[in-house]
Amino acid sequence: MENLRELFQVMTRRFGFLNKNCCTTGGTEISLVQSHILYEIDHQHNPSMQQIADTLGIDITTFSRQVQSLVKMNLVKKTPDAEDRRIQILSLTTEGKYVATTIDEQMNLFLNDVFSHMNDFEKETVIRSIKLLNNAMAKSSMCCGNIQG
Amino acid sequence: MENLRELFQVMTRRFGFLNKNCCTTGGTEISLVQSHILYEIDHQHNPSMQQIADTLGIDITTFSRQVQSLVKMNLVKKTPDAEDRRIQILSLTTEGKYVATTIDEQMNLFLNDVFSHMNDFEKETVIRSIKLLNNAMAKSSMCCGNIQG
DNA sequence: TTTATTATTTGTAATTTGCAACTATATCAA
DNA sequence: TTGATATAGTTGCAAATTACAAATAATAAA
Repeated sequence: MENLRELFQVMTRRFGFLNKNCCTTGGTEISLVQSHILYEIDHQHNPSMQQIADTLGIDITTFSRQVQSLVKMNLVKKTPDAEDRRIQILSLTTEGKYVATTIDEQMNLFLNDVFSHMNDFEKETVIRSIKLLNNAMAKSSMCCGNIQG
Repeated sequence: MENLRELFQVMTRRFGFLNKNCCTTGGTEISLVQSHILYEIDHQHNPSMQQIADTLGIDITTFSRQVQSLVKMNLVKKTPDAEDRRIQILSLTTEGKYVATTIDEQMNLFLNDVFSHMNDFEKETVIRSIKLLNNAMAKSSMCCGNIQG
C-alpha cells in the first residue's frame, strides 16, 4: 500500500498555498489566521471568544490579541453577553462581513479553477470523498474528536 | 451546488491539527515548519536551499535561519556543491533521518486511524480522490502550477 | 575583465506566539 | 450570606518566526 502521508502532505501544502494568497481584499490586508477567525465568526451562532479559539485550536491569549487587532481594523465587534458578563460575543461588522465574503468568493474561485481540470464524475467523487474524510476525522479520537466545525 | 470552500476549510483545519501534534519525537521537539523541511529534504534528491524553500513557499531568509537551527540540533547537514560552490546541498543526519521517519510513522498512524472509520471501498475512493485533487491543483495556474512536490 | 546574476547569509525590526499572572464575573457549598 | 473555586478574558513578559534590505561570495555573460 502506498504511503498515505505523502499524499496528504502534498495536498495540505497546496491548500496552504491557496489560503496564503487570498487574504487581501481591496484596501484591507489580513493574515491567514485572521481570515480563519473571520470565517468562524461568520459561521457560528453568537460565538464567544473561547468557542472560536477552541474551534481553531488557537491559544486563548494569542486569540485575544488577534481579535483586538481585528476590532481595531473595524472588522469584528465584541459585545458582552447579557446573561454572563464574563463572556464576549463576537460578530462581524459590515466591513468585516464584506471582507469575509470577498475571501470566500476568492477561495471558491480558486477551487472552481482546480475542479475545472476534472470531469463531472471525478468532481462528484472528490467532493463526496472530502465529506467522507471530514466525517472520519471527526470520529477519530487521535485528532479532532473534540473539535466541532 | 454546495459551498466548496466550507468543505475544504474544515478538512485543512483538521489536518492542521493532525500536523500540529506530531512533531515531538523522544527528546527532540521541532516546529511544524521544521518538520516540513525535514520531510522535503528526505524526499528530494540532493536538494539545495533554494529548492526546498521554493517547494515549501518559505522566504529564503527565513528558511536559511530555520536550517541553521536544524543544523544546530544536528538533524540536518549542509554540504557545499562540488560544481557550484554557491550552492549548499541539504541532507539529513542519522538523527534527522530518525526524527523524520518517526514523524512519518506517527502521521501514518493517525491517518490509518482516520481511515479505520471507513470501509475498504470508501477508503479506495478517498485515496483516488486525493490523487485527483493533487493533480488538478498542480495543473491550476491559480495556485500551485510552479510548485513541485 | 568588467558587469550582471544567482545562492545564501546577516542586520534589523515588526509580528506572532505561549506561559504565567492578573482581573472580573459566576457558581458551589456550608 | 460568605468564602472557596472555577471560568472568561486580558496583560506582562520573553522567545520564536517572519520578511525586507543589504552584504557576501561564486558563477555566468558581455
